[in-house]
Amino acid sequence: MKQADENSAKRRRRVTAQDVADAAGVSRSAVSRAFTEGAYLDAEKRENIHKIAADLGYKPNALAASLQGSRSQLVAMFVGEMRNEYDKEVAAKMIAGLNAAHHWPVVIGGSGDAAREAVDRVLSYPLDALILRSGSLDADIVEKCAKLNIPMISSGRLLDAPNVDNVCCNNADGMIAATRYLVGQGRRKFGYIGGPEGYFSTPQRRHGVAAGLAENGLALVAEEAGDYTADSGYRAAEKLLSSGVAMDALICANDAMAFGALSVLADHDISVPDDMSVIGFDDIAMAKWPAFRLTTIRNPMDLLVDTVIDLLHRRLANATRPAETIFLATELVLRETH
Amino acid sequence: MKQADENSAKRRRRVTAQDVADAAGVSRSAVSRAFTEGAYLDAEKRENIHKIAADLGYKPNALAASLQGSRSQLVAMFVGEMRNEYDKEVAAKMIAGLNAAHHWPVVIGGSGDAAREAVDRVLSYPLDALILRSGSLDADIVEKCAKLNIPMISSGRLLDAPNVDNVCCNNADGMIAATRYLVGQGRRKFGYIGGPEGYFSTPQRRHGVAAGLAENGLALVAEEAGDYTADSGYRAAEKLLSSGVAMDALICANDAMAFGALSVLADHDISVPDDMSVIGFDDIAMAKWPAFRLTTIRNPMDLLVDTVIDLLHRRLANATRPAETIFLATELVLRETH
DNA sequence: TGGTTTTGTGCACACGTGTTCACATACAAG
DNA sequence: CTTGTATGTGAACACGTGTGCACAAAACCA
Repeated sequence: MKQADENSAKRRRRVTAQDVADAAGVSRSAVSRAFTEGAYLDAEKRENIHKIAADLGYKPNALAASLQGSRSQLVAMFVGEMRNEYDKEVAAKMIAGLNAAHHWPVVIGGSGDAAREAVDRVLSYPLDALILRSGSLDADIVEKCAKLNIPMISSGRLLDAPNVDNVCCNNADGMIAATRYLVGQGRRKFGYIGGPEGYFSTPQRRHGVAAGLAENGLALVAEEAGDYTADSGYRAAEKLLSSGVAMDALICANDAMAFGALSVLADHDISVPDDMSVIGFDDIAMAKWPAFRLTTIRNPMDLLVDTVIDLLHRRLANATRPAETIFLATELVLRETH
Repeated sequence: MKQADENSAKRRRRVTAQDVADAAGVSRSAVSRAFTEGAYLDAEKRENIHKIAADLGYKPNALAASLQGSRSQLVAMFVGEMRNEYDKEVAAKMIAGLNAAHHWPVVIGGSGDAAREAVDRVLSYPLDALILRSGSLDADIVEKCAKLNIPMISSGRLLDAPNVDNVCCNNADGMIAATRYLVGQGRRKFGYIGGPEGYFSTPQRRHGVAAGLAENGLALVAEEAGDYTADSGYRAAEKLLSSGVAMDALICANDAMAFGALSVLADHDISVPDDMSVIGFDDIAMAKWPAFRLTTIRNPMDLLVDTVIDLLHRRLANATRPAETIFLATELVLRETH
């Protein structure tokens, strides 16, 4: 009676183990045990409890259980702006991978102060880990996580801090391989559309191209920078062409900008690959679309996800394991623009 | 001393309010009050507690706090497969919108049994709401949520259940408007690439096209179905062309399939829009790329996100408000393929 | 039958927080 | 000095769960 009153007064709270216990005529402990693998409980009674629980719609509150000291299975995942297609694609894959491993990603996006504040707030939850996926965050986040005892895994940018695991594709090597290949094909006059300042990959990819050219006694003949969006690639390519400098190869710091550049070349009736080679970076899903068929450097996303999750598991198994930095090999994917 | 022992033994637990209280020489209540807006506490003491807390890296455990009865601010968000670009784009926008409103989305993807099980597990957390964004889930999820007292908001597909809010773009109206427009431009022989079976939007968009044609005494001359990916659009368009049926307009159930179709037309030297109009649906970011410049029907994503969040807030403010179904108006976006 | 092991279950505590309640202190008013 | 009133603050409870511990009942063995 009093129970019913409370229920209506509280405007329907969540069904609790006590409710199930009352309905089944057992103690709350029995209900808890009924939902705990390998706990002593009469088989028949367990079945009955399960039945009543299903009827009432009872589910153990994972949050209350995590107070007990077990893991919360909650993982924060910071994804930055998610403005370019690569970021969205890898975020989607990461979510799928975490789900499959029964980790539940709390996703945070954005940049600047808003992102900083959002991450700060999410750190209030008892997270098993924080996964940094693209975007740049203040350095003090590392310190905060360390104090809160929340493991960090960074991917896409190397975070030079103790206890932070890193996964990163080998940007420079990929660019070197691509450049070598084009030189081998006879290309000599290289243009480059680089990434935005502040991104971790920007100087690395730029360096790879320069190194690949230097070992053949070459150097870039023209260069512009974009922001990793197709639009910026379009504008950068237009600038390069209007500068009048002759080129026979155009390397782009990512696929999206290469798509933009391809449109400019089509507008100017420059034939690809006859008059000009175009190469991107990442090998996002769109790169193989018939509209592009882009020759590009594969940034191994599936492997990236697997590696991050592997690091996560090993970190959860051993909190004091020394931090690792893992580089992933790239691969030149030859399609129809080289 | 004993405290230190416990710490090392427990392999570094999270800093707790009690730890701060001990360090500051006050009661745990005082620490709690220091972090609660508008609670009685000596200003100087509050400042001191804040300082010590920052030093120790203390953060109130949001999860333990939510046991107290307040909201958890955790929102589950089911996103389906996220295979096509529209789904990724709107998911990214939804995440950003929720973040801005200080709700933290626990994102679940996938399909079939795995998705069902994942959602089931996430329902163990004390969620403020479950947002269904694309994808199809079993009907019993509605019942489970009702029992757990977790509000549901569905977008992209109408869920006919009591207490479930719905937001959906007006698929049929958009297609009717587009078809009318093309007929007005003199097009008469319409082909159609439809969506996959089982998707909520598939029959609606198909119906819109048929209705728009019927009111002009026309009907589709050819038809294929894809799965909303660019690849499937490519294959469908090839089938349509190889069938030999003459067409002067091709309507696609979404943008991605239109991109695939455009490539086929280019391969066959069919000029767009001179020989054939092509129209997509959604107006994803890529539609305006120079490579496509696709005429399409705008699916108002920003408005969708705003509407979902508005419904969420009103639901949280009033759990017994009658469920609403909101239709969003589409808009024909004229670019260069009509 | 009496003793010993096995099996099952309830009580009570711990987890970390917000908040009510009672109480202590200080200070102003009479 | 007494009374009344702000102002702070600590003790205690509630939230929902898992689990150690003690104990009861049953089963087994001699």
